Amino acid sequence: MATTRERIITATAELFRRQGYNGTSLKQVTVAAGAPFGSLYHGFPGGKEELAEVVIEASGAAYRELFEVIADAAPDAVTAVGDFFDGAALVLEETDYVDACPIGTVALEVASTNDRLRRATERVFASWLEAATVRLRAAGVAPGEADDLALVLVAAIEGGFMLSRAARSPEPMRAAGRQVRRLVAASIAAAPVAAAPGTGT
Amino acid sequence: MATTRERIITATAELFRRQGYNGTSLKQVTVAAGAPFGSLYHGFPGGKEELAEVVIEASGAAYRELFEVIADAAPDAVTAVGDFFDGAALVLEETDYVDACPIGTVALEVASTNDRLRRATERVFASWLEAATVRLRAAGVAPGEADDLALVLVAAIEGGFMLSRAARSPEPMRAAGRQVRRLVAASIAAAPVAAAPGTGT
DNA sequence: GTCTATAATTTGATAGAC
DNA sequence: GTCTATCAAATTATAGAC
Repeated sequence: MATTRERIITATAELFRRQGYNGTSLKQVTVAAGAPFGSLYHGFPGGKEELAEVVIEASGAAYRELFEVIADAAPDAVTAVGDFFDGAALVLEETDYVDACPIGTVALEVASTNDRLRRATERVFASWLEAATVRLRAAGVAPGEADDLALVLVAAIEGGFMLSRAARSPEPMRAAGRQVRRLVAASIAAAPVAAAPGTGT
Repeated sequence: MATTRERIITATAELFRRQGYNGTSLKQVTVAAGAPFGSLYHGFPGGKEELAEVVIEASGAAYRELFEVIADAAPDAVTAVGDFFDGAALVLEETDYVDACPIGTVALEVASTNDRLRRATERVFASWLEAATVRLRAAGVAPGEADDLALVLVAAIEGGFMLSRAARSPEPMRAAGRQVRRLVAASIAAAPVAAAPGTGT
């Protein structure tokens, strides 16, 4: 069994994903974590805001790790993109459309209401974008275009989560994946030196 | 001055856009609308949930109308797509990243917690998708591909709002627009009968 | 009918017993 | 140090005065 602090973080991440920041009460958190109420303020003296910041960072790092694992397992960048979207669509179906992006809902909730948490989500997105950009450049995409593609990749995933959860259908996520894959494939094909890793920098 | 009911709906839409469903209290709504507290329950006996459903529907219809206006004003579908994203990016900048999609935040908040409101967001997204699909088909995109493109278009806009608001930068929205425009242009170019409106049905 | 005052519950947060 | 009992404030919702 993990430490109390870790259980609280895990439980909060799960609740944020399902019902967001404002929709999650600290009582729910402690019940879900199997921890007494006081231990929350022992581990997180800053209360809900501090807990949320830690959860955003932890969830962001975990999701980035997942991205890296999928990218490593795929034979090429285009396949990796498809795998990522299809994997997200599958998980959505299997979890009754609950297991989506761990920070998307929170990001929108806090964007104009809590600058500390907004910055935490900004850092997470920047981290994901950087990971995607590195992979795309390694696949032969021109630097400037790799930035663009990474942005539309992450945006389409987040929007795919939104539409798929609202419609309770994996199709939006799958369709977004097909189209983004098409974009990446076109960019790699149009690159000066295609599929030549290491030529970037 | 509009009726009390209309002022309440407008004020709620504005607050939902900024801070979401759970982050908005009914007291805030009545203060913003300049209406006494009791008139809220007079106009919306179902309380917060009923009000939210009405606001989701109204905001969705207004946003769809905006889409139609932009599409009508543009010389062609590819330009319309670019205008829509660029317009959204510009409005974000001008409104300190507050004036984004009126239902995106709410859609994520209620997706797994309130089925009535989830269905309301589902209907709105379906309406937008239909509007986009009709335009894309009229521009010469093959029916099946038009559905895909409409999905990635809406998903990229929603994701663009999320990333741009989190980073307080118009670039994610602009980048998403560039790439979606590229997709639409490619699909129109690849269509059997390009730019022949009315060939559909 | 329009609106003020209040009820019942839940929230984030704390104090103090073990 | 760990946890229970409680606080003050805010929330949705309602009752009843004008």
